[in-house]
Amino acid sequence: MNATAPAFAEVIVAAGDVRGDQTFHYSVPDRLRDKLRPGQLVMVPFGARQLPGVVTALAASSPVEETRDLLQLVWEPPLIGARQLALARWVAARYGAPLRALLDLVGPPRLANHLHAEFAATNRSGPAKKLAASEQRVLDLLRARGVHSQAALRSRLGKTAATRSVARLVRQGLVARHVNLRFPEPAAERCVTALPVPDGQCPADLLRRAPRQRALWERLRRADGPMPAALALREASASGPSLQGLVARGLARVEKRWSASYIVDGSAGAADVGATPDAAAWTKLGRSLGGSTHDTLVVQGVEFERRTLYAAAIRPVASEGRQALVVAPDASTAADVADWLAARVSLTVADATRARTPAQRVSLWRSLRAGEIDVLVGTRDITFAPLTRVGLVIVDREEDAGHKNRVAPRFHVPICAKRLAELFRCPLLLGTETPRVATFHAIEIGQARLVMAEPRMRLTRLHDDPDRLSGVRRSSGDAEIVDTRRAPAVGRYGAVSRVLYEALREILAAEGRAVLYVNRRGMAALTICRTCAHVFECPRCSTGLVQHRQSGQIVCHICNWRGRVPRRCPVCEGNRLRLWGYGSEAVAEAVTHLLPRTAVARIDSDRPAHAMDADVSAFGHGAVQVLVGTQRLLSYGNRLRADVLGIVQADIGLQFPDFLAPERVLLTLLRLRNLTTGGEASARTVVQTMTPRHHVIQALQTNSYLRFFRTEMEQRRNEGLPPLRPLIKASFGHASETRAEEEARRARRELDTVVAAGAPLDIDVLGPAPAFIYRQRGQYQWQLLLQGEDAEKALPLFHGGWTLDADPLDLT
DNA sequence: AGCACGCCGACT
DNA sequence: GTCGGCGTGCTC
Repeated sequence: MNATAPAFAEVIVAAGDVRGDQTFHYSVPDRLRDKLRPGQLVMVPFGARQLPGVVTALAASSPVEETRDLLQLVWEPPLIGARQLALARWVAARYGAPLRALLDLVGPPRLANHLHAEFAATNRSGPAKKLAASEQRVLDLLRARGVHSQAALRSRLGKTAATRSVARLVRQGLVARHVNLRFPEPAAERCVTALPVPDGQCPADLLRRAPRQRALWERLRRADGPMPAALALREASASGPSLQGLVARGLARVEKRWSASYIVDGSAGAADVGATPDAAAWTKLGRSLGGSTHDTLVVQGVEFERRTLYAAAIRPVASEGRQALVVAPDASTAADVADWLAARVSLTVADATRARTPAQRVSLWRSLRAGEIDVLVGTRDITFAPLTRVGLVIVDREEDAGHKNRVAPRFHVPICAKRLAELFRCPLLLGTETPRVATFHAIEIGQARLVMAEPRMRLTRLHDDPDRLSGVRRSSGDAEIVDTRRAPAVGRYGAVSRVLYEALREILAAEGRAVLYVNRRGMAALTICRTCAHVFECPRCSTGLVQHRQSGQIVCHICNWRGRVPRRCPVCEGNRLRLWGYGSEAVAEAVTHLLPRTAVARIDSDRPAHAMDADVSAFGHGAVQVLVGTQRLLSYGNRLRADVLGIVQADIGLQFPDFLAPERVLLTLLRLRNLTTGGEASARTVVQTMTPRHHVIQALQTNSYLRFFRTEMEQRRNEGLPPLRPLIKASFGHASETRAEEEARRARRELDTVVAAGAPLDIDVLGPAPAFIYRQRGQYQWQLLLQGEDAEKALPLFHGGWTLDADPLDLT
């Protein structure tokens, strides 16, 4: 026996109910001393249970007095890599999440499903007390016939009897349990291969009258091998009958076989594969690649220029045998980026969003663990993917809210990706058109470098000339600001100003197109009784009900409660009801009446996706001239290109008592502006606002991000807000108003005593205060804000019923 | 999963 | 005062 071998192991136990980032310590039995390594999967005793766990560290001593023996090593090769383990612990501490939740992110998908137990009778004799009949049956069976799997026991003895009796026998030491890790073998699925056209015939002739079949056949030809049927049909916009038609004509063969659906086929090609990045940008970026520096580089530019730079940056990294990780804000962007990259780098590119079935996801995880993938593209979860040789981390559209996980752990990708890059000692690229305030601040204090990916001057400038800032010089690319408190409105609901109306008329006469943005769905924001001033409110939330004419309902935009549009006031029974404010329905109606010969389509989540998709296509070829929509517009990306952009009410959101609201509004509006105008100064932007002096509106007017940034930083500096100091939002909701408030106050007192007791900590606590929307889904919401470098140290104090949001993107 | 602990209402 | 039902926290 090796005398220096570690005697104790620190373990993350995979129990759902362990609070905080707590680990447990076990003594290592002699037989395992030489075999145990960090990252390995083990079984440990935990109360009365035997649970899987992951070894995080080995040591000669234990911080805990009494330790129990580790039961078993399940899997010899480390299941979790050292860097992923370090990342998991860091994230758990920062976001106040149980380590178990991080294990689910870094480990194989559905680990528990792949653990298979075997049972055997031990040679220990005679039970301490008399066994139950069912237990005796299990014991007799195991003694007579040897080892049984859990499944075998269940089929012989019935499900519940087997599980219960066996568990009891294991606890008494009469039966031993041994756990094996077995991943499912990838299952076969329907794959299609294109067959060549018989000699002397042309596919164009053969499939002249079947365009869907032809599109499908051409897609299959490009695949250069068997392709999953479902994927081929989706990409060719074809359906089952088209495939059957091809098979009947002898142009395709269907067979059952395994294919890794997440491997991206680069042969689909693209028109501008040869594009090279801007020379100055490339020089600046190139210095950070290939070494062991973990620089943060902010790549600013429009989509095409950013992606060109990504492809160029990946090539030298891959040639050194290292991997690239690309995180996109949503699945469709990820798929797009993956296709783009696969067509431009001759490397193995995987798109995690295409691994949809459990078997595909396990297969991708194993493939990554084995180091078989060069470039991994996906959404936020892949930050924790089991890559082994990361040489470059890219976060595309770093300002997008899609990078924030909406359930615990509420991690934020740009922050975790930075840590990941540090752990792998590789550069981090944050791609953006308009950076977050935190990102631009990092540039200013020298923690990140700015790389302008664009050769041409664009509308959104990060640096500006002082003449323009002082208003001395105006540029043709400036937005036109309309003060709706003074400017006359035309048409219904007072939603459209004369300036916007004239702009629309002018551009439509010239056969142009327009996009109008309204940041609220429905007809009217509030319904009020003119007689008694009763406001129609949600029965479960402290918020007004929004009228939706299309469905004839009044709807709560917090909890989606719905009721019939009222005719009378329930309090005074008067029938003089007034609608207050307007939403996308009202604006679409107003524009239709103002411009009767114009085709107007509404884009918001009240309409079915396929109908909107058709409308956006029609907009693309001119059959629809005006799109009126909410944030839902943004998901149509470049298809929004227009000659006029109208922001109908820019102020919505700015009045929230939330220091992050201005940034949120500006980033949304700038993105919309970039998408609709494509950065062309000839396109007009009309902004209707009640607060023309607000720094968000001013920034929008002159396209000066810098001025917005300076004002914003000044305000945040006064309050010690992010990015100057970390901030954590803790929320508590309860159906009882008093219970909610009492718990919030109790937590505050506990925080105060703990913070005062120990070594001096940099934590300031604000609150408790009722949330901006006090009642949500019948729950009264209270909030505490923790500020300071040590704020995360207080997170383990919160439990049961509290929601923690570190690095929040909103304070509502 | 199974046990200890503490809170609260019902009873002596 | 005391008993016990039940909800909550803990298990290295």
